[in-house]
Amino acid sequence: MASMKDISRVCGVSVATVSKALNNHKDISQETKSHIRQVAKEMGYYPNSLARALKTNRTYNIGVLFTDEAGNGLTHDYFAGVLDSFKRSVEARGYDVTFLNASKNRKNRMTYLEHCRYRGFDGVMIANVDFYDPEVEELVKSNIPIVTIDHLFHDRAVIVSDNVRGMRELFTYIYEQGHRRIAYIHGASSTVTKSRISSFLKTAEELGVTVPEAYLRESPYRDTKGAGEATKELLDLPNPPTCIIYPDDFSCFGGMNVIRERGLRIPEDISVAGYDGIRAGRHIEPQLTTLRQDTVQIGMQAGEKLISLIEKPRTTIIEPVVIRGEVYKGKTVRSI
Amino acid sequence: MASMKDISRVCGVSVATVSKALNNHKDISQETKSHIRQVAKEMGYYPNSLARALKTNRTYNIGVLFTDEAGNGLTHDYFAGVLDSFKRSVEARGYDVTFLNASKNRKNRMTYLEHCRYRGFDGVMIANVDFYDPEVEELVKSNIPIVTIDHLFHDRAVIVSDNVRGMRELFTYIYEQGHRRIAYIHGASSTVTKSRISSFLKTAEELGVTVPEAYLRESPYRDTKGAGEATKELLDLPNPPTCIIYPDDFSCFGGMNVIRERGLRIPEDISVAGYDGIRAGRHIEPQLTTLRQDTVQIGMQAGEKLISLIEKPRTTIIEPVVIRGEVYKGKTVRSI
DNA sequence: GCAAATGACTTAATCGTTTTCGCATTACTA
DNA sequence: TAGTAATGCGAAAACGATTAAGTCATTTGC
Repeated sequence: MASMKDISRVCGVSVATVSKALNNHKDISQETKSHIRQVAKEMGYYPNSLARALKTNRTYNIGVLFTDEAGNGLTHDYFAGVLDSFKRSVEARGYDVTFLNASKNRKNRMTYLEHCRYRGFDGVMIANVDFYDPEVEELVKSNIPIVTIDHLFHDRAVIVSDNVRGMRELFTYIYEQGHRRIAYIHGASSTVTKSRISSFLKTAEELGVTVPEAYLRESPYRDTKGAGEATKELLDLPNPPTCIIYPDDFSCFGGMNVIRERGLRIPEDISVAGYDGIRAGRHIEPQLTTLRQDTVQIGMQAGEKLISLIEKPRTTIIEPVVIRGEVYKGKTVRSI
Repeated sequence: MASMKDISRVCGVSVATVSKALNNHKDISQETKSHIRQVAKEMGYYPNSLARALKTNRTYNIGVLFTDEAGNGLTHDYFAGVLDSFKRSVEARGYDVTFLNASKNRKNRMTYLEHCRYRGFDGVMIANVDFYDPEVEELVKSNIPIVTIDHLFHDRAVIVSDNVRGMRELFTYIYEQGHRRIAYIHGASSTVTKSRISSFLKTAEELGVTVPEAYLRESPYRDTKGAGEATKELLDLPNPPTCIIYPDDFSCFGGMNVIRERGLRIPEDISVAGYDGIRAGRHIEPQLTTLRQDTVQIGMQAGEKLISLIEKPRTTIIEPVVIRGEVYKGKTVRSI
């Protein structure tokens, strides 16, 4: 690779001049600039990001922390969607995306924060991690620009899917279809789960729907087996629900299978609804009713916010950005 | 961040000694080594990857080229699975993964090769791109260690899903269920597609099954609409197939919906099979019969091969690594 | 007993940039 | 016409590491 030194030699100027010409400093004549640029182009010159970063402390590289407790990793539809959109967003602005190494069981591994310093990330996006992990907290307390997805830290930027509104709208839609016995299998405890549960209960109250304690069940996210078990318990109740809301679409699949095994039809005998709006849900029979989260918006806004935080920290407003989802009216909720 | 200079000051030795001590050179006394290491640890020292890379020409960073013509990006199940596994594999060996910026319509963007030089990637993994793109070819012709997925370049390492065997086994399974009128909606032209078509035809021939020209249809990968159209055409044939194989599971979903719209039942009236083995297929009703590609193995082997190529180029064998898939026997293929 | 080898460091160059400061020229002002 | 200001460029330090070569005292070999 041609370096500035090579260019300087060819142009008969100093390396400093080359640097300034390429970076458009004002103390280089237009003539010299064009000449140097011309030669640089001919020689196929591109800056060495390492050297530049070493000097400027700017890598134009963004770290993504994206562990995956459940082993889903990148195959997690919701987060894959967010990440994909995020990536497009920052790449369009000249940044690259690097994963923060998440393999915790390596000898001599660094903490997340150390890793960030090691690579010199300009900023970090955090999604789908255990937000109570001390290492995550250490990272969040550092001075590195950070944006998180779906979890609010003090004084940090966050993009959240509007779970409160989402659950309200989903519940209301189901209510409007005539359902009054609505169960909710919620995911394991997390900020997201809490929002949804609160919203579920509050909406029920507002609409005058009573929710028996037994209608609330817990099952981990994306766990078809667990959701199936919980579904069984709900079906076995003396007064079973007419509609079950699941933590996510995959869980809903799990529930649907159990329901069918019992010889019940969906939605004639019982209605179900998922959450997320994964692609497969739109193509199966019956089409899944779900709350479709806007992964494109979430990822894009996260990218924009983070870059804003990096490039103009003083004027960037730190306030949660809430992204609205949309009820996807499939065929799994029956009107009664 | 503490630098070597800081450590050298504290320890009262030169920076060179610190470097050598930490890198375990033999010309530093055991005593000094332990002391320096101790202090380094206390000060929370970690090397600056940029500075080190600048000097050593090793970044311990791997580029991933992963464009996505169809806009699926990371939400493409098969490739997301491969990438996830690849990531784990290389991370376990101390490498990080960075995306090669794929947004082609940016002003002043670099070519893939330039980008690799710019970031100094030690190696590159290429998957899911237009392999005939001149930029990709330029990259492949460079001296950077490269491993590709599912597409063989001359003298380059590749990990391929065994499409020939996969299609043979899928076809054979369907044949064994009694089917003799088997149609195949294949994806758009590519190495993968070609392998599958050849294998499909060859297996048919070997088993004495005649495949009318009309039983072969093309529809882009993961295009439910297109697959639906092709399905209609097949159903409208005077002598329609008893089983349809699709380019992938999503396409199969698309076909299934068209079949149902016609009032036909799956698999009682007509059988279908997908390809890939996405998670959703296992949870829907009826469970999808498909060829499940081993994304975990593919990603892992790709990681190992690439690192081998980087760390011991002389002894690494460049020969396609073929990863076998497995027929997932769901319920969409009926025995007749 | 003296040269050579060894051990344990240090010096200094280097990787490819950026950037501050300084030094000539040239142009402008009074 | 002398003094000041602006213009255009170069020298050199710095970023944080690695490493070849050099230094100096102590051991070893014969």
